[in-house]
Amino acid sequence: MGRAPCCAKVGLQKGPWTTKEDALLTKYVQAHGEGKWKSLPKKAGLLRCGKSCRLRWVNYLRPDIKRGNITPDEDDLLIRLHSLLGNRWSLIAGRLPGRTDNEIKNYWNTHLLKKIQRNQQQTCDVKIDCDEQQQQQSKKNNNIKKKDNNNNKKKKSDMKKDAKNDNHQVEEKIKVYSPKPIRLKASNLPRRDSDNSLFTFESNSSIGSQEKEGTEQHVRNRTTCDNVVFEVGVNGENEFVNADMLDIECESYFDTCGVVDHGKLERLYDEYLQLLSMEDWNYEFDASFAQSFFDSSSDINI
DNA sequence: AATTCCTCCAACCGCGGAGAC
DNA sequence: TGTCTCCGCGGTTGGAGGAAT
Repeated sequence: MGRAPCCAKVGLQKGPWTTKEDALLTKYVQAHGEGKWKSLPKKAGLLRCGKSCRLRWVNYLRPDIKRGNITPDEDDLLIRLHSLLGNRWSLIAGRLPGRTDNEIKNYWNTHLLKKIQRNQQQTCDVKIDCDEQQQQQSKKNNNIKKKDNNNNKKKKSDMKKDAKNDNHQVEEKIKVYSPKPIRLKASNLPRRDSDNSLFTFESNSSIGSQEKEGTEQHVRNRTTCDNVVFEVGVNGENEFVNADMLDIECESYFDTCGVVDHGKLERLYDEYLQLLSMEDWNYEFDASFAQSFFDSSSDINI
């Protein structure tokens, strides 16, 4: 049996909100607070479904919303967070004060994605140029070969090797992660070790334990292959694109056998700490940033 | 000036998780 | 334990407005 719609659509208003509707919603929420969206429209005198009201409030009417003018710093942070979290817009928006997930999502899709694609295209163009140069070189070599086989000592395999190296240099220079959207599951995620405040990964049968000393935060892994932990960045067909503006690269947390790669998880955590320690940080994040990230995620229990 | 094309973003839709019963 | 409802999330759509022809 299919799920019933969230609200009876008959007779309900759709499309853009009028100023009158905005005023009614704002007045009601200010008086009664957020929540109870299902019953809100009726009580507020609105001919809208609860979902629509919630969306309007959360994305537009909320007083703390900062609209437009995304600063270069926010831009940079957004890219970095996206490189770590993928399309988890609400989580990303939670780290950008005053920004909504919808705005972040739109901004990403309309601006940053294009930026990345442009850079990716540039990378391709450079590669194509390289290929063309190689082809020309190859032709040249062939001609020389034809002229004087004895004098042409360079083997084809060597030429291929050279070409590969040339391409590799270009690819290494521009490398940005473009993750697939994923969801995290609560049952799969790390929980705080109450005894020593280290993060632990629950497991049925431990396959190992690692402690990273000498840093402010410690990560201890006790994870098994049957207790998958993190899926951030899982991307079997990783397309590495664009920009020197990113120095963080998110990778699959599974090895080729599908087993969790603890080293990569630790690197992810380190990257978070790295984000925290950025000198030109404009936001009021404290050292518990990573912690708060987990806390704020409804998907994650610590 | 008129038309077409393109961009942006507010709003909608469907899905999954959590909690109540 | 299973079902239902509510809430929140991410993907997608459609229309307004600007740019290009």
